Amino acid sequence: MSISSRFAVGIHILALIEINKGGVSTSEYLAASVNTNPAVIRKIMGMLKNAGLVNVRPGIAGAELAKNLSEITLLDVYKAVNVVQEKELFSIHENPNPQCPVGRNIQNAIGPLFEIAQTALEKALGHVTIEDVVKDIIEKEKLNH
Amino acid sequence: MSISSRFAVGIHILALIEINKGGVSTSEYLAASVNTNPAVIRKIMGMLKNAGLVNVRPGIAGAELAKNLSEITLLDVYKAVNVVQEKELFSIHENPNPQCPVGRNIQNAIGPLFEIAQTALEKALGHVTIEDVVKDIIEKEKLNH
DNA sequence: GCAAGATGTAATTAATATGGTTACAGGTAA
DNA sequence: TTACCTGTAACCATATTAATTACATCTTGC
Ligand code: FES
Ligand code: FES
Repeated sequence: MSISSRFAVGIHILALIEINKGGVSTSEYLAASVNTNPAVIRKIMGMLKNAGLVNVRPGIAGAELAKNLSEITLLDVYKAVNVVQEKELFSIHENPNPQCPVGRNIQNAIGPLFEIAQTALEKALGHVTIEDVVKDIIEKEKLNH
Repeated sequence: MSISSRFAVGIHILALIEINKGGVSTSEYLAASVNTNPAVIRKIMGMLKNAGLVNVRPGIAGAELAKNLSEITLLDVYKAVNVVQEKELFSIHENPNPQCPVGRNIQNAIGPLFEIAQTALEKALGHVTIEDVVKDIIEKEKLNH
């Protein structure tokens, strides 16, 4: 199964807050761009807030970035929105038969290999920043004018 | 969400067929080691068969590896059991607002970045073979005697 | 103070995926 | 023909997702 679109939406939100920095980015405004419900945005925004990526306050309209654009990587967003738990990108079937030589060792044999693969994935995400994404969007936008 | 344990079970099956190569690996036998239902094994086995990794025939008991141990990578298994579709490890929310500069460009901006990360993951899986797993299991087994 | 409007958050729902289970059709061999 | 196996479909309980609704809480303008 695919990794939740919360991740993509999280990136979307951050990029839009930046591009809309002249205006006020309310959950309703962001929801209109993402094309979803404001409550979905607020939920994801809460996660981004907990991770220290945005500043939002109850009652006060609008969200702001809490860090410099170039200091927010896709990995930060990925971790913030909790789409994949630590060491749990791949699930391993539980309760293999302890009486079978494979059953009693497979988890320990596979686990580290899965971790290496997951780390490779996350490392790749760590090399890209929201700034890269925003620049790319602006670039694409220019080409269509 | 995690990637289906079909992947881990697929690895388990292949490793066990090898280690049990003296005996006959029926779906019932394999199911007992994995601790699941034989029908589940047969379903996964069908996928491994389609991918040319094992030989199984209706009516004939037992499965055999169709390739050399060292020629089967975890990536082969991963692709065989269909746990992740091509370019779809990460899902991107559909129907972003085309009237928003971010909405109309985000998919094209994010897509390639997600692909790079997915490729990094799969590359890591391609570096490990079932032979490595089997050797590791045998090694671990020795240590406990 | 109070009304308007925003965020925070919980509960509900429909759609979808997973893994297990049962059942049975069809193939193989003794 | 019998016994046993694989192949496959149907069904179910469970879990997750994303959307939706509702409402408590907070802030500001008046
Ligand atoms: S990615 Fe969805 S509106 Fe931007
Ligand atoms: S029995 Fe499950 S991994 Fe081996």
